[in-house]
Amino acid sequence: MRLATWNVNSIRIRLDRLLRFLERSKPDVVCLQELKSEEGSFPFAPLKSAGYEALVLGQKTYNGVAILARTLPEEVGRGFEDGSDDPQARFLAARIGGTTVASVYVPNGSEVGSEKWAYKLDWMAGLRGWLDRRAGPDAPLALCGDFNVAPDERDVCDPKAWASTVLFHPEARRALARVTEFGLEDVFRRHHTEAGLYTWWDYRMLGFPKNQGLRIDHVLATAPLALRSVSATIDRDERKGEQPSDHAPVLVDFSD
DNA sequence: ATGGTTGCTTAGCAA
Repeated sequence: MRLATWNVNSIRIRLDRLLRFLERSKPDVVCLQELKSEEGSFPFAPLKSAGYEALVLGQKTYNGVAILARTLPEEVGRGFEDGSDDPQARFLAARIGGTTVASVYVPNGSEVGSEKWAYKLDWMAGLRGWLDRRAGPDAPLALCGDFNVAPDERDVCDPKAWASTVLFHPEARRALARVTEFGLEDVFRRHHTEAGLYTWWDYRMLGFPKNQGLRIDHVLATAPLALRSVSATIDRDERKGEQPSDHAPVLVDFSD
């Protein structure tokens, strides 16, 4: 199984790029984030023509997540269903062949100390709560998406400068650690240990040309699934050319 | 130092 995750930063403006990506990389399952679209304006038809069915949790203007697969995934989670009644479309889980796959869009958090920052930390605690209630570390499961947190120094172009921001603040890193301590492995790090491999570069300040990026998009898998991973890559080329998303896709191949 | 860019929606917000 080839799994991909990609923050497309608007599904409608990125549709041609997404279709070309699907044709080039031929993933079996794709988790998308930041659709910025309601389900009613989601491009089901062109994706179906490309060979993909879609499960969508949409939202007007902001957020929105989806899971694409060759046959319609069986939905097993839409939000955390923990009574918090999150109005933001950030979490969708599905069963695909005996594996649970979730498309995850962790809040950015804006500024450390802000209301959005508190929401980010609460949301990540909610994600751990969902895992505790609805999943188990011994069943095959992958959380895939934009976690808006870089795990360690290798994942940040300038760790000292970024440690005061929402993407690499110690509290955000601890919140991510609490999620992974459920029993999840950062699959990319099973295959690459070096520093300087990023998935996101700011549109501003020539972030990509200077490779001033962060690795904030992740595939976090339970042991039985992580053990089956044979390779992981960042499709850096997808950040190049006309109208790229600010995120590159992450691809993981699993043995069957 | 609060710059710079992109997308959605139309002046301002979110990232």
